[in-house]
Amino acid sequence: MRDRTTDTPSTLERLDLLALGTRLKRLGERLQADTTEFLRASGVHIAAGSLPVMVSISERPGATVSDIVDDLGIAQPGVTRTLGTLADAGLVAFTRDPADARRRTIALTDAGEQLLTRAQHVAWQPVAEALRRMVGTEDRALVTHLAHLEAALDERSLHVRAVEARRQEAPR
Amino acid sequence: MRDRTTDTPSTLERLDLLALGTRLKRLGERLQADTTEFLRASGVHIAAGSLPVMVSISERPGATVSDIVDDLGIAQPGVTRTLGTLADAGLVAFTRDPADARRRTIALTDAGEQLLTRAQHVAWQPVAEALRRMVGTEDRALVTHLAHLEAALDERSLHVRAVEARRQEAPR
DNA sequence: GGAAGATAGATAGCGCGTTATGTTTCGGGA
DNA sequence: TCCCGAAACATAACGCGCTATCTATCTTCC
Repeated sequence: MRDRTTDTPSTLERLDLLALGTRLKRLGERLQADTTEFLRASGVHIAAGSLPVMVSISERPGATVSDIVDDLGIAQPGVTRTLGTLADAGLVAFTRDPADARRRTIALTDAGEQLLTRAQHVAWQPVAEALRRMVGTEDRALVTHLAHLEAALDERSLHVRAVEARRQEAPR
Repeated sequence: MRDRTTDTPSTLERLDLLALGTRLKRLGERLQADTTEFLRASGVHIAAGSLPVMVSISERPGATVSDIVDDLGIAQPGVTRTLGTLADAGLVAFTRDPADARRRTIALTDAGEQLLTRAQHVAWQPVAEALRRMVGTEDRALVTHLAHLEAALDERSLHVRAVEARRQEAPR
């Protein structure tokens, strides 16, 4: 699509680590969009971003919204929204927890089960294999790096770390 | 913030490469948000995502929207929107190109120059250093990996690669 | 038992990436 | 010269991450 092979270094490349956030976001965006496209071309009509939610539900019968949030580590409003669109599509259903009216327990509908199964049969393996060929050549180093970064940020945010770095470099 | 250290493997971890898109997006999101927060705490009021655009403009006097798009590799409507908010904030200004009324040439205002300079003085170095400590220990492998991935996707999309992978694995 | 605080979830709205499509203007060929 | 396709940009709308805040319900404790 884009041909950057002959370019002089772009601003993003020159900014290097400072542009890391944007680059990661864009890369993630592309992967999700491509996966969604592949799914659709394979007759599975669901956004790639909804799949983790579906999987999480399917493995936690009787899960609540909070359970999914804890599992996926995604902010609650995001999960609520995804569940809403899945419910609109008839793929999941809620029931009020009789023991606690604040909670909603979530389950895949039959249609949801079927779609998830089809997605797994049709798309899981090829997409994972394609990614493995691009990424995995170097022995899973990328995923390991990401996990390190995530863990480091969980421990102390970049904001805090930057403050520390500044304090050390200019202790006037 | 989140404490996932004691968790059993989350769905995202188990999905592994299939969840790569989401994970990258989330990581990028966090980095951008943290950087914005650090900037604000340092008295520089601008979203981290706007900085690449500002830098690109400052290095290309007389640039048009398309020039920025080509430089950053971001979709044109995104650039247009960012320029709009920067213009609202009085940081950039447009002038119609007299030679071609379709084009708008873009320049930083004095306020924009000042803000960019302050951002560079105040924030660049600490943020880069903090990231380097988290990421760079392993010899820039992460950034190299990302560049590889980006180049590979530029060449053939994940969608196409997944189709290929499927064809090979099930050549019935 | 009733007020106060905690918890589950919903809602509102932003950030920044995307595609699809609409306008205006330019340039090149019949 | 005029028209038609291409180019530059704008607009609309979606995706999916986020924070902040609201409402309803439950729990706790006096």
